[in-house]
Amino acid sequence: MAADALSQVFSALADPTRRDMVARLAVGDATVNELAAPYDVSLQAVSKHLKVLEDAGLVSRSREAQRRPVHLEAQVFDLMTKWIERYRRQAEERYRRLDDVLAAMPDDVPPMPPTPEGPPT
Amino acid sequence: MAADALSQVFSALADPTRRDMVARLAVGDATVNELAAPYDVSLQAVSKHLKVLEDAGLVSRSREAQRRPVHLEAQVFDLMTKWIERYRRQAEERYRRLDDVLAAMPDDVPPMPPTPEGPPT
DNA sequence: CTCGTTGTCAACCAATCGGTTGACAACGAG
DNA sequence: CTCGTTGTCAACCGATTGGTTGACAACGAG
Repeated sequence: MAADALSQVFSALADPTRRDMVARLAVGDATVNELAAPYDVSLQAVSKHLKVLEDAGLVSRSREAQRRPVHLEAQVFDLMTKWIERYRRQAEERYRRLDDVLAAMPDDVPPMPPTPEGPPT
Repeated sequence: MAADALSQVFSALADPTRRDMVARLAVGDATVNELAAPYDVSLQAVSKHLKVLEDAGLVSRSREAQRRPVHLEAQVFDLMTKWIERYRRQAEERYRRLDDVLAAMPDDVPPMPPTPEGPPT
């Protein structure tokens, strides 16, 4: 159904309401009704949001009588953090290397200055 | 048009192709055609993906003759990292506190142990 | 057993998304 | 100026998304 895990996680968190629920759940577990309270939508809509979060592995639900307490699974965050950190670091590394190159550049080799100057014919 | 910045960033990265492009751009700037090469989709589709990344602030495009080099803007990652770290830490903190509570719990008060273990009577 | 509470499932709807094709703008080369 | 290269814009299409309402399952209380 859904693509890779990372896509599901990012996609789940792309919705402000769902991020808000995660924020709420970071404080402590909650029932569906408790989670729905702050929002002006139907309970069913909230249930759907929770399903998205659950499919992404961000949340788990247990049974407790007719209540379904929702619990935040924080480990999944690591997946994202790892991905982000990888490319952030890579980009920064590249940036640092570019600085070195520029510093080592002899001043008689300006091949393509990106400055939009009009070369005098 | 789009909601908050965070939603745009998460949403942009929810697509595997776009994450792949970010990975490619972490290595160095690239033109639209270069970015499109690995994928079996039209150039227009890639152009759209880039627009999404650009609107999210993950990428910037300059002009260089008729070419449009694409550049990764890694700072935006901080936005996500900050959000994630906040709630991860909060959830972990809560978890640690729960451990304390459990540790301090006198053994004659086991109201609802969340451990799914079969207590040997 | 019946009733109220809590929550999910199913069907439907408008909007958005990722893809397509076709037209065309911007620019350098000939 | 004309042509090829590079890329965007616009219109369209099918699938997905976030929302709705209605039905109903699961459970405790009376």
